[in-house]
Amino acid sequence: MANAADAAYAVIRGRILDGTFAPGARLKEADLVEFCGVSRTPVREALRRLAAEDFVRIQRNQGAEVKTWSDDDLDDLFDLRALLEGHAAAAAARQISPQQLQRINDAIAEMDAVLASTAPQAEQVAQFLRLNRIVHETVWEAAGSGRLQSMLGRLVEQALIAHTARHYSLARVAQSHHHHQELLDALTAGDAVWAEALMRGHIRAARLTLKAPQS
Amino acid sequence: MANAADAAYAVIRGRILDGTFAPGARLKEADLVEFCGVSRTPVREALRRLAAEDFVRIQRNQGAEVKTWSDDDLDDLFDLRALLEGHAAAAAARQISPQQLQRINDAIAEMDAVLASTAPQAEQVAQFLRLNRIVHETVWEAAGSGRLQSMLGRLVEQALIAHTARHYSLARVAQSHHHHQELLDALTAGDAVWAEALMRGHIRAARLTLKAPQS
DNA sequence: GTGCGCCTGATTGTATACATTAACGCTTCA
DNA sequence: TGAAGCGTTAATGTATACAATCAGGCGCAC
Repeated sequence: MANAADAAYAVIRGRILDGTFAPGARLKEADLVEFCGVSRTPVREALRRLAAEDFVRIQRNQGAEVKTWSDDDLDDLFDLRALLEGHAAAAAARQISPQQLQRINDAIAEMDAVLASTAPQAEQVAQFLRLNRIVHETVWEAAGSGRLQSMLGRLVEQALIAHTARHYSLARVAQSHHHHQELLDALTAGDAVWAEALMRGHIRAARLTLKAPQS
Repeated sequence: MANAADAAYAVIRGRILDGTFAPGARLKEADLVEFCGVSRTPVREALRRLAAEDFVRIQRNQGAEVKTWSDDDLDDLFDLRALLEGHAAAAAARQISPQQLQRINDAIAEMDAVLASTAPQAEQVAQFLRLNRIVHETVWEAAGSGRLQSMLGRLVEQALIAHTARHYSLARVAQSHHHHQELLDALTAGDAVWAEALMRGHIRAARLTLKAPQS
């Protein structure tokens, strides 16, 4: 990351994902110059890139702001995500490698440990989300399509922005955990239809959770 | 398009799509400055945007070149396209408007006329491709997902770049025409399963055509 | 003769100055 | 008092100058 443009991109993106720059917040180039410690040129490049990835919205001569997501947008997003993740799960079931299966298995075992621990709930949830990401990314990887992988990565992160201040209940996490365990069974059995059905349900359940009043 | 950056983007993109800038061709900023009649700043912005859309490939400190597509890349691309276009067709079957149905109907009628005409074959094919685009875009629109629509638009154009010097046989065009006619039946009947199956087949047939030695 | 290293030219990356645009507030007139 | 028009100002859009980097070639040493 010797690049000024890459550095600016990483900084701004990070601040959007962690909620420092909330949805709707105006992103003035001059402010970002100070914030990132580089000149306007790389800042502009970073903003354009973020706009291409749907993280910010740029209007001509009116600057950039963190993109906001309506409920309909999120329905749309999760519909697509369910389709694509389901497709990925089916493809993965057909051709996943033993190493990849093992990685998912390990992640699930770690989830077990995390949920059984006495750590603060926030910490448990954070750990769970990290492991969750590993499970999903391994499935994408096993599906063997770089294009699908990058699309899904973007969709997931867009969903994150919309719910920066998210509170997952332990009940929700436990449900998700069960999905993962069953998914592992389906992948191990090489049952594409089963894996796809499970994954679609898993994603739709996640959408419902984000819709409900947060607990 | 009062913008210099937009103008540069449109020019470069056009030249890539029409084959003037062939896959693999190096795109030097200085050359593009002359070519587009704007300074390096908007040219760079255009290139970054094209890179984000997978039309060009940028390596740090080594400039940009028109992206090349391997056979595997194209298989991957068409797999995804079949999935997404199929999904769009299914959604469209459930909710397409009478106006949209009419538009598809009109396009197909025009195709009939084009294929029955005595115009030069190249002209017939060009007209057919234009109408083909209308049919597909109407289906995407009827599916009601902006995100799906933009994804498909990009996938289609990426496929075009890879086959700039493409020769479609009239036989292939006629096959495609039959697909469209049957798709219209499925959409009119509101049969989502039928529409999806047809569309998936339609896209996979297209992939095979591009793979075969060109006639 | 071959391989390594430096040097040079060309090209991209960055900073900054200037041009342009649009929003906001003021003034003025009805 | 309200609304319309204009000027100011603060932001983005563009051009250009300068810095950093990489590829290729030449020369030297082994």
